[in-house]
Amino acid sequence: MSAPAQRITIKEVAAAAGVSKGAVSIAFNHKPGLSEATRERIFTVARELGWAPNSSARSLSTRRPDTIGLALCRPARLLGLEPFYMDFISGIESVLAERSCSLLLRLVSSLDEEIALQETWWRERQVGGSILVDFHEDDPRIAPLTSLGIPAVAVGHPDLTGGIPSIWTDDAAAVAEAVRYLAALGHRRIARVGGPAGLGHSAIRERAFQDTLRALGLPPTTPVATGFAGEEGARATRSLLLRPERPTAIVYDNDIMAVAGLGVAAEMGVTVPDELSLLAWDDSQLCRLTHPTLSAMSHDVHGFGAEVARELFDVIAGRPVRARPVMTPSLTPRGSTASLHTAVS
Amino acid sequence: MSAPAQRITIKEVAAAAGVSKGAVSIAFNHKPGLSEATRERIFTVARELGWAPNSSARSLSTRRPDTIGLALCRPARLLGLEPFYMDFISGIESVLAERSCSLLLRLVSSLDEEIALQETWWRERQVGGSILVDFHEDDPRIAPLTSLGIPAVAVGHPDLTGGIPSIWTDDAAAVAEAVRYLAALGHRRIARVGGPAGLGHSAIRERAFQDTLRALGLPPTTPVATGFAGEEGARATRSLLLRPERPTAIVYDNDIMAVAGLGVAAEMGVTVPDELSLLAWDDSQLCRLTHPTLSAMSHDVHGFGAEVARELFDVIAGRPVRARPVMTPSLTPRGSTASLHTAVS
DNA sequence: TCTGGGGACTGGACCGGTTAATCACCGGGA
DNA sequence: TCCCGGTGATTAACCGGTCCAGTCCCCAGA
Repeated sequence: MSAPAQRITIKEVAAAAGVSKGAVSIAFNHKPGLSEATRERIFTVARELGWAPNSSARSLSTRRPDTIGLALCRPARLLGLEPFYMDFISGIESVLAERSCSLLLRLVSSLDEEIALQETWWRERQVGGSILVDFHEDDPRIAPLTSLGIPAVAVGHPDLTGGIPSIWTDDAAAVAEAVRYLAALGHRRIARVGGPAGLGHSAIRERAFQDTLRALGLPPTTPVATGFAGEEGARATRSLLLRPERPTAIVYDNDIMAVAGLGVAAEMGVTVPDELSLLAWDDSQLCRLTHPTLSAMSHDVHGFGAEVARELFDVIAGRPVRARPVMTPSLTPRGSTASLHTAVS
Repeated sequence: MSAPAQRITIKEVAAAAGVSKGAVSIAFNHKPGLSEATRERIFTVARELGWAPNSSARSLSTRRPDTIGLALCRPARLLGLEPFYMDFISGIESVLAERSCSLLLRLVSSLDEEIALQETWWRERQVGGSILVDFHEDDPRIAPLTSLGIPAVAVGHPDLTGGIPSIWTDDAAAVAEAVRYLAALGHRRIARVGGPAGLGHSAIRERAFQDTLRALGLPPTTPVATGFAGEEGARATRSLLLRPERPTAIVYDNDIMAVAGLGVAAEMGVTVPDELSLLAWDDSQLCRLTHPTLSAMSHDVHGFGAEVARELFDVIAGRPVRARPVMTPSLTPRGSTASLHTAVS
C-alpha cells in the first residue's frame, strides 16, 4: 500500500528529477548556476517525495552545525519559577526560527558541569556556538571556554564577561532610577533583596544601590543576600520587616521574590503600599496578578533574547561585534508603590 | 605557541595511538574486540588531543540522531508563567543527560506550525523522536505525525492521543478527590476555572468535575472556559464571585490562575479561606509564596517528564510500550482551603 | 570558420565517523 | 605436521550531503 519505505536521499531526488545530486544541492541552497526550469523541477520532485536534506550530512560537509547551545545553571526546581528565562528563550527562538536553526537546551547544576558540557558540545560539534548567562565575578567559565575557541555571546556586563562579546542591560542605571523614584515618593529607609552574592549582576546592582543611597543622602542598609528562590525572598523580607528600623520600601532582584515579599507583608500585617512599598525586577505577567499589583522595573526580555541570538550569529559568522547594552529597564509603577506622605497621612 | 589549530579527527587520534580508525571507533563505542592495553592507549591519546567523536558524522553513519524534540505550542509570553513546563523539561533532561542526548526545544504558535516543524525535524533527521504535549480533542497532529512514522510519546490520556504511546496522569480521579475534599469541608457551591476549552485534559477534568458534583448531589456549576494565562484566571474568578450564587470554593486548572484568583478575591474584599476556598493545580513553589499559601493538587512533574523521556527511548529502540498512567496528583492542603463551617461560624 | 567565454550541469573527492568482511597470528588437538 | 578456532586488529565500503574542477553546448565576435 505505502511506498517501499526506502529512505529517500538526495540521490533518489536527483534521479527522479533527471539531474545529478550536485544540481539538487545547488537548488536547495539557492545558489546560482541552474536554469529556472530545472530548479522548479527539482523542487517539485522533492516535494512529491517528501525529501528534505539530512541535517547531519549537511553539517558534516559544511562543518558548521545549525544549532546553538544554552546551558542554564540553576537548581532545576527553581527554574520553573523564573518567568525571565522562558521569555528570554522565546526571544532567542524567534531569531533562530527565521534562520531555521535550533536551540539545544540543557539544565546543569554547577558551573563546572556547564564547562564540561560546553566543551563536549563544541568538541563533538553539536553546536555552532553558545549563549552564556548568569556571570559570576571572576567567572570560572571564561578561561576554559575562551581557550577552547567556542563562539559565544555572554549576557552580562563586560566587566564580568572577560572579553567574551557581551550584551547587557544597564542595571546600575536602572537601580539608580528605582531608588530615586522611591526617594521621590518620600521613602528614606529603602532596602534591597538581592540575588545570590556571587552572581555578577547582583553585585553590580548592590553597588549601584548603595551608591545611589549615598548620593541622595539616605542611610545605607545592610545588604541581604539570598538565592533567587521565592522562599529565600520571603525569608529576607521577614528579616527586614523585623528590624527595629523597618524599611518603608524594598527593591527585589526578580519578580518571584517580590511576590514572596508581598505574601510576607500580608502575613505580618504590614499593608502594601500604605506602610511598605515593593518594587520588583524583571517585570512579568506575574506582577499584574497579585493584589496589589506589583510595580516593577520592566524590560523587554523577549527582545533581549533576540538581540543576543543575533549577536551570536555575528560571532559565528566572524563578523566584528562589540559589547553593547540594550535598553535600560524602566519603571512601571503599579499598586505596590506609593508615596510615603499619602501613606502616612 | 598553540597547536596547529588543525581540526582533530578520528584519523589523528588513530595515527597518534598507532592504530586504525576502526580501532578508535571500537574503543569509543565500548565494543568487544580490543585488548585492554590498546583500549587504554586510545583513550589516553584522545584525552591528550582533546578529541570527541563528531556528532554529525556519527549520526550520519548510525542513522539515528541523539537528539529528541519538544515543541511547545503556547503564545510565547504566556509560557514564562507556567512553572509546569520548566519542571517537566528538567525531568526530561535528567534522563537525556544520562544517555548523553540533547533536547531540541522550540516554541510554536499553532498546531499547524508544530506539525510542519515535526515533519521538518523528522525529514531532516534532526531528531530521533519527539514528545508531544497539550493534546486537543480530535487533535490535528495525530494523523500527519503517525503517517510520518516519527517515534513519539504523547503526554495525555489515551482517549486523546489516538494510538500514540502515551503517559498521563489520572486527572479524572484527581478532580474527584479535589471535589470530594471540598465537599467534605462543607462546601456545596464549588466552581471550576478550567483551561482552554479545546484542550483535552481540560475537557476530561471538566467532565469529571461535573460527574463528581452530581454523584455528591451538589448543584452543577456553569463552566468557565478560559485560556491558561493568569489574567484570564482573574477575569473568570471575578465573574464567578459576582454571581448571585457565589461559589464558596473554586478549583483552578493551574497554579498561575489560582494566584490570580487569590488577587481578585483580595481586590473584591472576599477573604480566603474564610469566605472562599481556592485549590490550585500543578503545585509549584509559587503556591507556597502567597498569603495565604495555596492548597494544591500536586504531582511530581519532574518525575513525570523523566518517565516520558524513558518511554520515548523505548519507542525509538522499538521496544514494546503500553500507554500507562503515572501517579495520580494528590491533595496538598495549605492555607487557601478551610472548612465552610468554621468559616461561617 | 575558428576562437573565446559564459551558462548549465556532471563527476567525484571529501566531510568524519561506523561497520561488515577480512586477515594475521598463536596455541592446541589430531 | 597440519588444521582449526579464536583473539585482536585492519580494510574499505558506506552514510548523505557539499563543493570544486571540469565538460558540454551555444552564441557572439573576429
